[in-house]
Amino acid sequence: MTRYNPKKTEPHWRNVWTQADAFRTGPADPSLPKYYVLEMFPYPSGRLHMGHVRNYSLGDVVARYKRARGFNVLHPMGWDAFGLPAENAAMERGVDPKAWTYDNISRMRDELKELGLSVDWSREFATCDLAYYGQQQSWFLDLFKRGLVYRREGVVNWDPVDQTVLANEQVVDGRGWRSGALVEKRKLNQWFMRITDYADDLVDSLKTLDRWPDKVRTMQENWIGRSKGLRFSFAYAGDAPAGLPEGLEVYTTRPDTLFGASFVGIAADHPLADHVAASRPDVAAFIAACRQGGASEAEIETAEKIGFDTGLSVAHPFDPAQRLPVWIANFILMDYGTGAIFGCPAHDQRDLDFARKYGLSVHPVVLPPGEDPDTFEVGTEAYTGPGRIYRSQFLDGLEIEAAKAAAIQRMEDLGQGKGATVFRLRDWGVSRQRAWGCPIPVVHCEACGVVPLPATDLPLAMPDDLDFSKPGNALLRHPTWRHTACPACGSAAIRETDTLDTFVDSSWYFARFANPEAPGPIDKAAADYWLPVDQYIGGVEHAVLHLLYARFLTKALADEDMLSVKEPFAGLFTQGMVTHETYRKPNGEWLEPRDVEITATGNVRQARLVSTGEPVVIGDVEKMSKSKRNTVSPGEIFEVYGVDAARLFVLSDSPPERDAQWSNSGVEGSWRFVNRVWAEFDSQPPGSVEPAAPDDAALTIRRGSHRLIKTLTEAIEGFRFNSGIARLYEFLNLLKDFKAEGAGPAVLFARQEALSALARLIAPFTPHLAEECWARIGGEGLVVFAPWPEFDPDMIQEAVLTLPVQVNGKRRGEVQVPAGAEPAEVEKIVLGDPEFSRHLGGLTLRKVIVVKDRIINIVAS
RNA sequence: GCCGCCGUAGCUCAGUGGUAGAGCGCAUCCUUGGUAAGGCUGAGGUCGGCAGUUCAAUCCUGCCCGGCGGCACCA
Repeated sequence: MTRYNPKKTEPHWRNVWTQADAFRTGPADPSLPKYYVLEMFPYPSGRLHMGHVRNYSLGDVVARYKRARGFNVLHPMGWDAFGLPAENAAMERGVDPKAWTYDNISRMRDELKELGLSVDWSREFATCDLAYYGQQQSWFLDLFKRGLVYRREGVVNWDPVDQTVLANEQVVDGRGWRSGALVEKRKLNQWFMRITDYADDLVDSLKTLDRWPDKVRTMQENWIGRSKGLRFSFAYAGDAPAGLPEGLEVYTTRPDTLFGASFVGIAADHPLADHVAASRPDVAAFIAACRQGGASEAEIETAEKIGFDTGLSVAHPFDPAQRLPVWIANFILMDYGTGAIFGCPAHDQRDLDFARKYGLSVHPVVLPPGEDPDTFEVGTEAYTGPGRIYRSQFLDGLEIEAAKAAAIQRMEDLGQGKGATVFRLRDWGVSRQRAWGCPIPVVHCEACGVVPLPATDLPLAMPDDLDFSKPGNALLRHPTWRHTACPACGSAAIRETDTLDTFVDSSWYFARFANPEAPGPIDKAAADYWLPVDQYIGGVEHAVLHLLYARFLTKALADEDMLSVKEPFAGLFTQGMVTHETYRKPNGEWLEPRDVEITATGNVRQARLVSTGEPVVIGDVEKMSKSKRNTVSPGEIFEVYGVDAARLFVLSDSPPERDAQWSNSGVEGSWRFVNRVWAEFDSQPPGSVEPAAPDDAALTIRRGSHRLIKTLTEAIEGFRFNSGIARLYEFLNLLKDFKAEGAGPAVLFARQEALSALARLIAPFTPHLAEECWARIGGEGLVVFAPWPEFDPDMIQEAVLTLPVQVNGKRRGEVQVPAGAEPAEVEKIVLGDPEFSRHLGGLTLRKVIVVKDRIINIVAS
């Protein structure tokens, strides 16, 4: 009996895999079924955390499993290496961001390799490699030439802490997604990508992503926010204000309620509001008051609706004699629709609140089912449900949807409006005022304007001698880099100093992995074979960031004929976070798990400080974070329990999509499992085992192992790894009851079969242990090259089943019947059983229900 | 407010229209040359609540309660 020693076996097998070049991706051979497994690539912070361990272990299970199933597997790794932390390190510690980043990459690569991932490291690259971002500059200019990239002045989100612009997606509750600083609005010239051109496609093709979580699809749909409605103009009653368009254009999704309009509202930022304010100090004061309101969600939500009558009025488009007053209102957003609405208080809560406050009239025009048109009234709640239109001339009697269509049609006939689709999605602002990012390859020339660099000038590298001693954009401060000659006219010109949002870098890396050596951005033939990614795995926090940008760019590059696929990720899995209990001293100071000792008596757990014995308060379970100090370092765990035990634990604790709670006792359980598995292999007599006719014990083992193959395979296919591992535990309990010591040939033979399957079944989860076990029982070659075990359906079924017998739904006994026995036959057996009549007592038999191979229920009264 | 997910043993979670399961923890005992360990045995569950459908509901349906996540003055 030898003890399992992961410190020795794990490095050994990793070395064997490297020597055998076991994970090199096969050539793009269309005759072979391919499988592309990808985990969201890491930011090289320099340190592996448990979240990484979980993410990459999940992907590795899939990759190893698919490889065993005969797929040509692509499982690459790279680095999302541009971004602010490097600049912050440069500023705080005076290091070079490039050196700092590559240093971190080298450290993290070692840690990732220690995880024993089946990654093809020959394809590795970092987004800060000139060979990568130079290619990015190349397609960026292609999109620029096609108009998908443009520059304009716009109001942007400015993060005062990170001193850069943020995309809308990167502002959460009015704060920067990284810094948490309150975002300010600034007017700047910025680069944008025309993601709105693809808005319809991005919504419509969500339904083709049937292997994505509904949750993520819903989030994207909400974010894009498509609504269908009518855009039309009100004619002013009297002359249009000088210098403004003839009519006042509004947007609505409820054209069916047009006859219920009682006012027109415009945003405080609307040009008409500005126009009126120019001659009306009271209006100007009101607009200023609106702008003072806070920008956060909470403030907006609780803000009272306020408005100001401009004194202007417009004519109702379907009933020009009717006049509607024009109000400025604080709840109308300038950047959605046209910044102007018509108010229909009876059927919109916001309009109703507003109308009640300012004494505007309320005209119901949708009659709820069962209501009397003469008595129906709207009080304090707007009616937004179904019904028939009334008091609306040509719309009378129509259902809502039909009325919408009719109103749009009439408006189009009048030439005053048009059916329109409006999106909440805005174009993607990709300018960042940072130096450690992909330089935008254009120059600004006094004479020629914005001039893209010619292909011969690419890649455009950033300078190596940047000064990060001060905040702000180091590229802007560089003494010489900006100054260049205009590629068009040759006169002095200035380089663009904005760099690209790092989300641009991560929007196409999966395509580059198809051939990272390609002379152009993407090797189309290779990408055609490998894409889409069959299984993408990462955190749900990117539901509307990375995952939306990558979908957009895939479509844009496909239209550029650089890709054939329209969607990058056929299957998406969003894994949960790794959490841990928190611990604090009575004075509130956070404590690290390693400093705390937990004891349990009965069901009561107590904690105390290891060093002093002081009592410790056990707090909530939360995401591992430095601030709460509830992190556990993967390296230390590997050191104590080995990599396999750590992998096994993060995979076994909970379903992959949910949070997993790390605990010391949990990983100890995994460690014991590793040892128990080894003990079963180690106790099996070495050398070949003679075939022997099975006895009952051998049959039990065989049935168990064939069932295990079936259920574990289904669990992996269904991404229920924790459930699969639970089956492994159960099987080991079974195997333990049929020890090799002193066993007869039949049991030994059945064990040998079981162990051969088991070594291959554990390989995706605990690959090092699997190799050691495989070698121990004389498996051929390496387990990484071994095919996935198959089960024999005939072995799954038991010959004789014990079925429960219920009387009136309550379990009263059991009966033995042959498997597959017909209900009539079972009924005869049960009724013939003397025990049955005893249970029946004096009751009269009414009915016997037999569910084949499951249960018998006797109904009696 | 709207949408979604979740609620099963002390904890973390499987599971199924038909006999309630695993790991950890807990308790008893054994081992003390596998020893900063190993093993045996066991206790512990109105399957969140209430109603309905059914021969039978933890599972299906409805309502309610609790937790988590997303969206939210988007016209």
